[in-house]
Amino acid sequence: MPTTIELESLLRETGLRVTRPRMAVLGAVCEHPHADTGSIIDVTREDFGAVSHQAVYDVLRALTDAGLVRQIQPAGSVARYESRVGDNHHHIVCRACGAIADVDCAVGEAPCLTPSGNHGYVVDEAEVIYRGICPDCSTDYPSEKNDPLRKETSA
Amino acid sequence: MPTTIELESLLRETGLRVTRPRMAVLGAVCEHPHADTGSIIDVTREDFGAVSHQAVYDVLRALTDAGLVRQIQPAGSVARYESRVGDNHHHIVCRACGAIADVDCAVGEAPCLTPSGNHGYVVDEAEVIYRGICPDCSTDYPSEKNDPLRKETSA
DNA sequence: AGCTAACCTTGATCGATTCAAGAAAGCGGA
DNA sequence: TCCGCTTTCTTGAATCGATCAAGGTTAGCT
Repeated sequence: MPTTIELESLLRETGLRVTRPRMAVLGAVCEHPHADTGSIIDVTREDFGAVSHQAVYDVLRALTDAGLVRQIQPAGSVARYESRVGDNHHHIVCRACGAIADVDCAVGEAPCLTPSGNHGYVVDEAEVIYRGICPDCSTDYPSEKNDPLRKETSA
Repeated sequence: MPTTIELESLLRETGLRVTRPRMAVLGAVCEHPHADTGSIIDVTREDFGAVSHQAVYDVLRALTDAGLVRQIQPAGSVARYESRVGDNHHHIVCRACGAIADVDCAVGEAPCLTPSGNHGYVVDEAEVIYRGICPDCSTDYPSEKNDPLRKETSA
């Protein structure tokens, strides 16, 4: 969890004004990776007092535009935010409880995969979302499925 | 575009009743890959007359559950549907106009990638979404970015 | 200290989807 | 062919996540 000084520096260095809602939201995102907007609103209000929902939406947009925060949205989910940026990491989502964990990208920058046929597109990103069952939701899972020899290299 | 007989067979073989809305929606999805729900409602009504919005939502859910149709939802998009199922293919999305194209999966079944660290999850799917600019939105795009030697194998 | 543009507050609105109650119909069995 | 029943459809209401909008507040620059 970054200090107040660190949060202020992050904001100033990207040309953003230092305001109480911005400090609050950035802190909340740092402390709660992959949180959705409703959770960020709640946490922000618990930790820093009254903040309008519009401010949270605006701040998240500003932080994302500035590259301080990354927005993700796995299929079936609302928008979520994380402060881990710049390494093109992927995510793994639990089908049962919705838990999300980070997965390092083997390449470290986008795009990390090349489509087998790109239809003439200029590809600049390959987003990989792994899905499965997390340890907490799995009482007994077949280990054969984790056999690396049956699958290709990681994204 | 499948014939009426083929659509009926698809429904019967998966234990679904053959109803007019179901025939209509399945036909619409076959004819308009990656269409969103609103488009499917419009097309269904144009081609087959009055159908309630609730029926379309219910039919799409039933067809997806039955495996006849696949739901996708790239980040920033609403739910979309396609009839191409069973081959774990991926998608490429244009950042400018939102166009979506299919990308063959090099493996052909899920999961086609192994996460570099899986946090104890049992992974059963790796969804890959490529993003970039489609030919129609790109007036001149740098060919270097398509250099296959600088990127890893396709998903 | 003053000014200004950016930011925040408050409330309204919208689009996508789900919920809910009752009517309609597909299908199996007689 | 007819009947009954469960599934499906219709219609309208509700919810949720996010955006729009007008006006007040304030961070930062001069």
